[in-house]
Amino acid sequence: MGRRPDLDWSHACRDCAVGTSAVCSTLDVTALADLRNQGSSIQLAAGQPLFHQGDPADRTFSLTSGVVKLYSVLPDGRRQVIAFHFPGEFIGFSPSEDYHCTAEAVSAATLCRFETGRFEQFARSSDELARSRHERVARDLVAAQTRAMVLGQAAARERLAHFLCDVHRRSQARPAGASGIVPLPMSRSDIAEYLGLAKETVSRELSALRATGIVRTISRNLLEIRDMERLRRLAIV
Amino acid sequence: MGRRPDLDWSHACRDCAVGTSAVCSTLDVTALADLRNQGSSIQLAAGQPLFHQGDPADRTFSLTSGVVKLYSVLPDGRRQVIAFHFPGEFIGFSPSEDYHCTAEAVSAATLCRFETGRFEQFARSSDELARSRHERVARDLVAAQTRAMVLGQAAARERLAHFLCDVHRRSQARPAGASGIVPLPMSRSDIAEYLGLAKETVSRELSALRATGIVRTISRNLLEIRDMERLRRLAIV
DNA sequence: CGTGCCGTTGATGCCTATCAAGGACCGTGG
DNA sequence: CCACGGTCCTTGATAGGCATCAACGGCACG
Repeated sequence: MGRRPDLDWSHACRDCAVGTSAVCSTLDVTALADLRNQGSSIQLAAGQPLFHQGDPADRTFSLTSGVVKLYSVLPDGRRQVIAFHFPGEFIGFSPSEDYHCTAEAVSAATLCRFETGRFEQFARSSDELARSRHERVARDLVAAQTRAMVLGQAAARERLAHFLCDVHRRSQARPAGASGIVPLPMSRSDIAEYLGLAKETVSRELSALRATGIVRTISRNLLEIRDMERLRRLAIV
Repeated sequence: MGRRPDLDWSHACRDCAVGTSAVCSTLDVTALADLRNQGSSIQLAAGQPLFHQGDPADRTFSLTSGVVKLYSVLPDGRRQVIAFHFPGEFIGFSPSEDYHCTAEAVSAATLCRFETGRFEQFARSSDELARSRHERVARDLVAAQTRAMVLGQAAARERLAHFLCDVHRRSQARPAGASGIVPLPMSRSDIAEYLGLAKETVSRELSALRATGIVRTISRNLLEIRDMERLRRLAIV
């Protein structure tokens, strides 16, 4: 899936793992070839940074595999994970000259890199790409606003339930299959900093979900949702 | 300011209060006339809704005066104010068919209304408008992500300090003058629901800020920042 | 001048952060 | 293969911040 047989066999996009769901999926074959030739591929090991808060925002990325986290750090060390990104998602929308947060690979990841200016230029010539990009920012915006709901109103258990449903949905998007298996490549601390909780609280609430039979812990980074019904009800949003 | 003398005197945009800062400010005169002829003006009284969660998202708006709040309500009644919007800002970015939240005037407001489809169509023909719009969504996205920081990491006093600085900056944007006067047309409950706090907590923290001489309360809806330095330090972000 | 909503202040309890210790897993090196 | 150290995760005890419940005060309205 995602394979584009009408592309030259040597073209990197031909076997793109997220071909059908990436920003560039709206482009026709020749446009894709053009765009892609301006980008290049990147591989990151777990823990490796993609860019830092304050760096000039001259690159944008399309994530093709792995998970990337965005976070900001306060002077006093408090840290907020802004977002986790999954394959097929776009990274690096920035209205200013600099990135306002740091991006770092949570698990080994591969990305398609574009020079921001060129991508911009390309967006001007391709209505499809411009529309696709706009749709993506707008979706990210809604997601960010949903997070305001979660962070502002939800209790610890509700936050965690919401998080699990969200990761399930977004990671399941491609592997398909309603298996209820959720990969959690990020650490408990990452989850805590994402949900505005202490890591101990995340651990405790996870244990509570396990105790009530809603989820099962397969390994440290793998979890099975056994009762999606009840989990969704907890998640509220 | 914002007046465009090269427009026909009868054109509504000629005296637009936010002419220089609105989305449409990038357009040249003829393009503006075209776009504007597709829109119409709206006046809302305080408390009046602009659209409801679930309504078809077939309208978008440019706020020219007053304050509008966006909020979502949970089945159990919990309410989260997603955002407050000030003059010059754009309302109604939606990646889906329906609005995902409700918009309501906080104070008497006037807006410029566009039919979404036409605006979309116009954005395709005008690179400037498309770029301007993209910049705005991206800015909204960053604002929403900053909110994650505030809601996830900040204590009650920090949240309130951040809120006051933000309102100061965004409302001051046009009236200009570094007067330190902040209009607060929204109720304490609105602020509480925006910051993820109880209204009593907002009241208490405001009193604390008053007690330390950082702010002065002019009236219920009007506040003066007496020590911006200390307030900013509290706000953290 | 009364009535009602909004805002303020006080008392209490709960939820979650924090501090602390023990346990599981992973990589490394013997 | 096993021993070992470090890191991550889990669980327990305690404290603190904020929500909640409750009552009062003030301003705007009719």
